[in-house]
Amino acid sequence: MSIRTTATIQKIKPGVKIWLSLNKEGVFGHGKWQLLDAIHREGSLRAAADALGISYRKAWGDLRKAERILGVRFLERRRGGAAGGESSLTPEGKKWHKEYARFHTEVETEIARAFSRWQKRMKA
Amino acid sequence: MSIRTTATIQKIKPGVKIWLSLNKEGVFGHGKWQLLDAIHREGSLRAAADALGISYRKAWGDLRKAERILGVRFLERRRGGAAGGESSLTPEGKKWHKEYARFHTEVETEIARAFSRWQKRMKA
DNA sequence: ATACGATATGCACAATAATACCATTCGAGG
DNA sequence: CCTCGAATGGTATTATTGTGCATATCGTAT
Repeated sequence: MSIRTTATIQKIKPGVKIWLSLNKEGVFGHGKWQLLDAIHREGSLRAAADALGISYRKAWGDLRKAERILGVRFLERRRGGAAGGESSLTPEGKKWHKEYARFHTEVETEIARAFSRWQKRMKA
Repeated sequence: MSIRTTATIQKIKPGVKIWLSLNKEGVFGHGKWQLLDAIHREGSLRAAADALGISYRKAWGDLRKAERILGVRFLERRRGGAAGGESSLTPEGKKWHKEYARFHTEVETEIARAFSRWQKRMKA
């Protein structure tokens, strides 16, 4: 194994993409988590979409689809009013937000470990 | 938490996609692993591509790119001859093939564990 | 009553990204 | 010199994904 190769291996990083799916269809991943997170912070789907730099159309559609497929209500929506309306997370929405974050963190941690073992083996 | 929701959670499955990247660019993942695997079995890039149902152009391009970026020679190529030519894995190619498989398996195992913890929490 | 701003929703379209398809050259053994 | 895989460059095609636009609904503060 050349010096060159060993140096390259040091610079390699692991990439990961995880999600949850129902009937082969992805329904909850980092995107949805970010959306719930932003809504919780911002108070509305509109503001959340802006904060994430995505169109309202997409944010709304994504959430709608996930809710439909999972049969879960993530948001408490309120239309009208002085501010036009607002959205907040339902208890279930909060639960998904929290537990998914934990799942994600755990996976990331394990991947980092497995990766460092891989690196060690490759250098050997 | 409704009965309906609990039943849904049972049916959810985790999805994963992992890969290795250098300078933000993905260079080795399941696809490349499959390619090395098929070449090892089939004896040529041509046959490997056919076996995987992808175009020779793509198989060749993918490998070429990975080799270039990583500075690793995965294949021992031989052009010409009665059979037109053939390809086999170099020792390094074999090492990547083997160790990546192990890394991948380890990650899958851990994801399955983290996921089942997630399910347990969600049902609670 | 009216205005305002967010939710709700359909649909056509742009922007990529990914992959297939085609054409040509190289190379060595039969 | 014929064959068939390796080696490459172009270009066409497809798939995915998000955007933009138009339109309607809704409820409160003014």
